[in-house]
Amino acid sequence: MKPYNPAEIEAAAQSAWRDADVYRAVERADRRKFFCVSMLPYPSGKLHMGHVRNYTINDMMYRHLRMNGCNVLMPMGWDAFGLPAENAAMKNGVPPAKWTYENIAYMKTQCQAMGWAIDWSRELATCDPSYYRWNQWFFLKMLEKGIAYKKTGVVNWDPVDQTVLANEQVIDGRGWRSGAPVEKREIPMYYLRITQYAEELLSSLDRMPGWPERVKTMQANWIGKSVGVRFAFPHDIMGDDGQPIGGGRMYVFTTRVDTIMGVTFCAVAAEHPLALHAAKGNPALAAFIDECRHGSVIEADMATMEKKGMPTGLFVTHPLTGDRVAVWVGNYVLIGYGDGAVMGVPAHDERDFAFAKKYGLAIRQVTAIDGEAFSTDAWLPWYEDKARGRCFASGKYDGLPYAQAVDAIAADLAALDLGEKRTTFRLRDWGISRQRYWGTPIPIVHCAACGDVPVPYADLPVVLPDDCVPDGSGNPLAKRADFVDCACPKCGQPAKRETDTMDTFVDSSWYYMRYACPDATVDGKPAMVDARNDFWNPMDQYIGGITHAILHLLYARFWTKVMRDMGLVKMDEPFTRLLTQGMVLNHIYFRRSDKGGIDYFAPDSVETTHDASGKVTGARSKADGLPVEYDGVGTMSKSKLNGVDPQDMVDRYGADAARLFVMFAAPPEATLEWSDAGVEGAYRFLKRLWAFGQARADAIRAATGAFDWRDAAPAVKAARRDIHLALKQANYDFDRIQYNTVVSAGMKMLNALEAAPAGAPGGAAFVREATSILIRVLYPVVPHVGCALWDELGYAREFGPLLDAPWPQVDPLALAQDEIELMLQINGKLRGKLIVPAGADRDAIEAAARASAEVAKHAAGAPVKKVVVVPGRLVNVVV
RNA sequence: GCCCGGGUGGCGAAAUCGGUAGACGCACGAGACUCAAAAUCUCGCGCCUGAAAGGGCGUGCCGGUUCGAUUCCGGCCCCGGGCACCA
Repeated sequence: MKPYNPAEIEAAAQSAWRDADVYRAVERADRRKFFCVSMLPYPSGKLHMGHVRNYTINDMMYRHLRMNGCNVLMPMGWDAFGLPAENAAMKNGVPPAKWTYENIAYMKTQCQAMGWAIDWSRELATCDPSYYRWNQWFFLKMLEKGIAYKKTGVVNWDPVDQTVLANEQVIDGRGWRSGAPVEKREIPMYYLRITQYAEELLSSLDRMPGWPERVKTMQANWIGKSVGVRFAFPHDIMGDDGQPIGGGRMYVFTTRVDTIMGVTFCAVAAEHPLALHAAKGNPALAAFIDECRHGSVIEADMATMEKKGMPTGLFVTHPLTGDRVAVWVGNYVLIGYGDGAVMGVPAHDERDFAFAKKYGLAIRQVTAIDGEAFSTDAWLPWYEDKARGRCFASGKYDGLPYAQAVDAIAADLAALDLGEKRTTFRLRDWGISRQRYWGTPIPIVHCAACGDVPVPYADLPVVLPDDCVPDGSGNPLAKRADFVDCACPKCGQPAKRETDTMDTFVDSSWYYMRYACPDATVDGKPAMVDARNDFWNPMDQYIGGITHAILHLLYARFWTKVMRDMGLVKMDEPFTRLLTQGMVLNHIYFRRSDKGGIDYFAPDSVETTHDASGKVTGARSKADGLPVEYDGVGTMSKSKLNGVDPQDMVDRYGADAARLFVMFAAPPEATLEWSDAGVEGAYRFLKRLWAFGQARADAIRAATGAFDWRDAAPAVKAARRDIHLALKQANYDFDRIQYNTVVSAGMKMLNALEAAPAGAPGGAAFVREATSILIRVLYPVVPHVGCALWDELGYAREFGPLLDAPWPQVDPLALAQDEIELMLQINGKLRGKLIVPAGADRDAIEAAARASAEVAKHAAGAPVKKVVVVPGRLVNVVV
């Protein structure tokens, strides 16, 4: 008997698939198309467990649907631009291009070794000019349409390294390499007008039943539609030009205009014109504004930092009462959001309440609820309850509920020409400029005479030099005269090329369209997409991390709609069904560097000590023996160095065992905490499966021909029932993409098969049928061993190659039973079981229950008040 | 801080419409085979109590609805994800 040898089995299966090119998909009308894609991986160097999980889910779906008659396409590509390549360059002195392409080559061999059903003819890398030229092309189209535009934006600036930092490069307000306090800096950037699509991006969510509710909720909250009132506080503060600043109006937006009578101050952002004006004669204020302009641009930091303010000494006029209202500068007011100014109503806004208490500002109650007492001593949640509150101490608005108060006050403000109702969105336009080398060059030329000039379409792509090595001090492109110096496309005079590159979310916004037509042409000329895109997209199933629930998915949806509006695609939405797989977590170890940065350590590079319950109590580096800190579990990520290399597992146990374990350990949507235990178990199961197949091979090959199952021995019937029940469960679980229980269904089948009486009447036919079902159910998880057994046991002669073999059918006769077992409860507690004929009606079941020994014992003669009968399940006797 | 999830034995998990809690596996324990080990196979395995039969408790915590709650409702605690320049 041949032992289970995954290396041999897998290599043979993979070379057979490759030689016959079995995963190449073509557009064909005779089968239902199914386009399933996993979010494209970043080529960080090696596959990690998240990839293995993602692509194995995808692969199971592919193989299951293909056997069910679908024309399935599963492509692959590389999200090849981005920061890690620059970081690697700084560390190793290797150009990002070289590093990236070497990583891709290695990871591709890993993908092939995993046995995934990828159509490699469609492979793409986003750092390839043949791909990113279309980012540039579409950017110029958007510029023409006004979707792309230029304005200033705020970035993290490292004053020592003289470079812009990504948010993740800012640690505790300091640059990760220099340790210098980070400053905010305003620079010109290109933006995409996603806010123009906010309404559609929101309303379409209701027509996307294939998306998880939680993702739709997150996106809806992110878009953040709110209906409120934008109105002005008039003032006569004059600017240096002798004109009233802002036309004599300070605009604010509020969703709580019903509380307008409670305004006791206003707060503006540090960059607001009134703040800047007031600072001119006020050094203390100027210092405070300067302080506000330092520090983090990260929203979470903004939300958790101490709320601080300083009076400007300026006053505006309350539009309804005519009162003088003091204007403060608040560090929590953002210039980029709304008008950069807010009204302060301490009595009915928790943040304003805290602010007023801190600075001794007036708190004026203007809504009330019967039976609730208001006090300025402490905040109570009902103060901002707009559902129950009624206007109070608000003159003519007294007694009005929220909606009516808003209408009345908005009308009065409109009559004064000082305001109007307005719908606003939390969503901000998408800034795509990055002051970095390794990305798509923004195709703009800066000319002293002509200004910003788009690169002519005929000159695309603007090719990124592939030999730069970033050193952490600004964008290396800016130092490359051969890149920067060029002729103005308009006037021909010497000009400078834009050195900013695009956000990598641009790359990932449409790559799945390029899969459909990797060599797209229209009218014989290269094109971004062609008609084949309309064949494969919208995508039937998208699979990726919950991490991308908001940004990537929202940007891709937006991008699709812009392409639609330019007539490039027909779809409204790109992703019909979405599966957000859970993260793969692993332990995190780190050490603070002497500069204040953080160095991470891979879990296999440290030794840990545990307490009795298994909790980590300490860790030290294997390399230097010095302690490192433990930071609990977190997502596997390249920056934290806590990814697990699947290669070790493949080398030891084979790809099938690795796949089986990852699918079995948790349902696809749940998080999966990595542990080395369990892979061994998966391997053991495959050895058992293999050994079973070897032991029964001759009998199975011989047992051809039909068998009338009515003639089977009772034990064979029972075993056959187990198999078909497990098949039914597996079918259900395939459809709802709960693959962990598909695996357990396969395990149940093998258990039933091993225990079955093969020698009894019908036994041989049963083993042949059941084994064929088992192999087909497990094949999507473990295709290599599946194919090997299928061929060896002779099933290919009956059903054809396993790749396209028919999916097994549940036989209803196999499930039928003469008698069924019901749970017997007394007062809701399980007390026994009841065997009744399968066709027994409620009365018969109730009678059997009343007559049971358990009722006699536990009811002890007490009268039966009620009997609840749930057919097929249980009977509950209430006494 | 705000938004979204999750919490079930020693561990990963299952339970399809409110109806047997813990399927399937890991770890562990006992046994078989073996000179021995590995591998493999068999049995046991939520907690407490009991010789056993049985009884009690048990799905993060507190409360509610129901004949019956892991499942529905209210409140709380803890953990994870996102927060716009990681991808």
